[in-house]
Amino acid sequence: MSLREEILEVSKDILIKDGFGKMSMRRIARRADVTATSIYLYFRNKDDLLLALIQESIDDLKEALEEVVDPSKDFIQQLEDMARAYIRFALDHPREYEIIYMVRPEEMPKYPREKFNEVRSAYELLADIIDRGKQENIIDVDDPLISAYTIWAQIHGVVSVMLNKRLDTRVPREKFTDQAVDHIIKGFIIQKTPV
Amino acid sequence: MSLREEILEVSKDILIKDGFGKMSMRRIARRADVTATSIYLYFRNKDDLLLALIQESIDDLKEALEEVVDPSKDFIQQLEDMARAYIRFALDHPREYEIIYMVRPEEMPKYPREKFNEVRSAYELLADIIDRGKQENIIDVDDPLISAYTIWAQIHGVVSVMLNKRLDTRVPREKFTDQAVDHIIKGFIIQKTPV
DNA sequence: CTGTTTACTTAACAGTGTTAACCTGAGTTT
DNA sequence: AAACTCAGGTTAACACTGTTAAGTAAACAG
Repeated sequence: MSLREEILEVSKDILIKDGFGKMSMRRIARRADVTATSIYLYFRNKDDLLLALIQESIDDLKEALEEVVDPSKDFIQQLEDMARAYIRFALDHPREYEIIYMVRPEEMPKYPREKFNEVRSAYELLADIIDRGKQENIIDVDDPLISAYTIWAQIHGVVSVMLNKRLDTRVPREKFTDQAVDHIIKGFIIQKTPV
Repeated sequence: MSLREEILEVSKDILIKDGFGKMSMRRIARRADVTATSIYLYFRNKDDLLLALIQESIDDLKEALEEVVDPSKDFIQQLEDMARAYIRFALDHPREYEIIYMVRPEEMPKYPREKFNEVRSAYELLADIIDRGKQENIIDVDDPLISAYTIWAQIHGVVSVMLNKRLDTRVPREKFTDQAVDHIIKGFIIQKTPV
């Protein structure tokens, strides 16, 4: 394994186990059995390293979503499967999910805005499904792009509230996600299709 | 103005204008014309100071929401007004909104979990409205608590996506929020009321 | 044997949160 | 008036942080 890979692995491990606050260049280096400056041979700076980690997490999320894509299935079922897969990934890999949204573009002005929009690659799967529903005349949305974003944003909100431990302890997670997914899909379906 | 207030004001100003990364104890102190250690006379540590700022922001958000509460209005209109007020506050005061969700409880283990759940005070307004709708038999939800959380989470997601600049540039903000609010409310209404 | 490149290290800079110890002036007690 | 207390600051220091400039040792090329 190359040092670059080693650094990525160690960083991820620290980030997941100990949180972002503990992920310092020197700590990473110590665990990878090198000096902190060596990291700069493979990453321009800490932000660059963080960006590489974000990219890895996005790929993992994307992979988890692709697993549930199944064109043979009912359209609405597809939507629900994807929503649930998204939520499950976030809850199973909270730290990994968080780093995707942790860094705000304005705090990393050196880096191309593009990089941040790559979360799209995950949302595009959603857009595809919606587009298929439109093609097959199952639903009638006027803009699949906006619809996909809307649904994605709502799911992200549901996930985010749980991850940030902002959910009332009296509210059971399962019931909450069930209802949320139900709300989101119904809100989307009702919009243009006559009931 | 007491030094404590001065510190809070300066901190908030730095946080809003220059971002969290620039909000250091020494910088705050320099601007308040004291030494960094003086801050520790009024706040146990930086997290404590941050918590005070979060509290202020929550109060501001709450205030903005209370302004639109109007029991004389139509139930659905109330829901929409509140959703829009929430989104407007977040977009008008992005940094202030962000700090509410910036700090995760697990990264501040010294502090009572309670403090973080105080975002509830904002969401409770929503729960009240839903409860009113239930009392007046306009809607039939089985758990207003969960419903309120669901709606709030969805709105937070919509806001969060925009603030994190994760929205596709082709998607106009206004159209996005319009559709999102529409989705959210319809998804909620449809659930139990016959159409 | 020399020159160059690769992969790393050492030393240092300027900054961070935080603590312990100290000072200074105002108010209170004796 | 002299002594004491104490709030409201200060200075100095510790152990850390990201990052850079310069140096080094080994591998390889001609």
